[in-house]
Amino acid sequence: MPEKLTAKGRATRRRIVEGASAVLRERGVATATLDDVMARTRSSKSQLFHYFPGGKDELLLAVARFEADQVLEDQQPYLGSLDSWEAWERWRDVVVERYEAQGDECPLGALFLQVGRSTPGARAIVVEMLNRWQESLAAGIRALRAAGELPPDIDVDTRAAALLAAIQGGVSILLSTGRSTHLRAALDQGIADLRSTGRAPA
Amino acid sequence: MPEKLTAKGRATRRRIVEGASAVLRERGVATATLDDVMARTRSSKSQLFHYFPGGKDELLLAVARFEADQVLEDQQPYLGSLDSWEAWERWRDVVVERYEAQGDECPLGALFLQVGRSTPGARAIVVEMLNRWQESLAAGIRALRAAGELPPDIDVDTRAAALLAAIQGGVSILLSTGRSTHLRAALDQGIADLRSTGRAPA
DNA sequence: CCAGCAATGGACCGACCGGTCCAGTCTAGG
DNA sequence: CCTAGACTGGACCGGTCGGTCCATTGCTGG
Repeated sequence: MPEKLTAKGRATRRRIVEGASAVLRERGVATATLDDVMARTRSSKSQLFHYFPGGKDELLLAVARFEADQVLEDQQPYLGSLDSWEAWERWRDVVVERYEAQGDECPLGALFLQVGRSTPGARAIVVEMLNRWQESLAAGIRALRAAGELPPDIDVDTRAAALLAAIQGGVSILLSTGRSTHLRAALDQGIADLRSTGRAPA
Repeated sequence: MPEKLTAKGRATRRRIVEGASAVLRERGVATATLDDVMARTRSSKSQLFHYFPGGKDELLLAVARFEADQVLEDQQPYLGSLDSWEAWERWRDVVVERYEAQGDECPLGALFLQVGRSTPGARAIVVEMLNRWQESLAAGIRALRAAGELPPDIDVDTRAAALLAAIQGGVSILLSTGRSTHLRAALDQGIADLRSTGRAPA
């Protein structure tokens, strides 16, 4: 990486990351090559290695960071204000819609498996994203509790963790089967169980 | 594939599949090579292509089949007789233990991403495994219902689907983070919600 | 016992692809 | 301006690895 990036440099780097992200979606992480990225982003080998001296791995890592942010951004503004049952329902719809649209390609999951445990950074990115995600869910549950919709002694963290797991599972099944049934079931059941806790405390 | 396999042939084929499975766990799907498999199984290139004329893809597919069966077998006999709350608890322990032991390598998931949508068979294997798994869960819920532990009008399929998603999500988070917190939370919360349905029908 | 096919060994190939290198162009700052 | 360093183009390299081929051995059924 050069000492300093000019405006032009930043633009190119960005173009490469976004283009690479698209390529990975289309061709799949396993089969995408640097040449594919070059073609897509109208750049040369030397540019790739200019901005990502660590080579392919570093590029994939940058894409992973980009994708992780995307995942959370796509859920806004709903994920940020889960303070009523209606808000939860709207958020659920957005999540289902997002992943149905994405279809059967999970750039982030595949990316992680590719870059894998080899690099320390890959795992950190995913972990941080999951943490942020779960914290948003926890905040939503706390908001409901504050509104008197949930009992004061509800175990917020376990609930949030279970909900996050349910979503992840629904998504991974969607990726495997192409069907969003399980994602829907997981979200509906998760929210329903939360509601019934409000009516009949555990 | 030859017209007919002799006893020796079957043994060799089996040795290759099991060895390949081990290699994939150790080296990771992305980096494992046919030479690794050869070394591990004390076989030659020609043997690999003799038993798997389709090459690497066909071998990976065979391994995937093998792994899928393994996943369900490892949960027996518990998964097969979920007819009391104690049985569910025991099963939960087995699942957590199995995946904690497996650590952060998911041969099946990685396999699917590698062979991917390219081959029609890969998806079918995963789908079939998920179906069998979910059906076992559904049978367990029905058993509880029959025993009067759950209300007669409970939505068995949605419950089973949500539970399966929760497990899958817990596992995939375990793979990403190395921590089994979410898998535990998902299973505990899932079973707890089922129980509370028994006490306070939805 | 002897065809015929399964089973095995291993040399060899060739494409693919990540990575290197250098030569040339643009640009910001003094 | 002019020069240092960012930026770009693209030829080239070399290892890796899936896949092919043929020669040899072993088994099996008629």
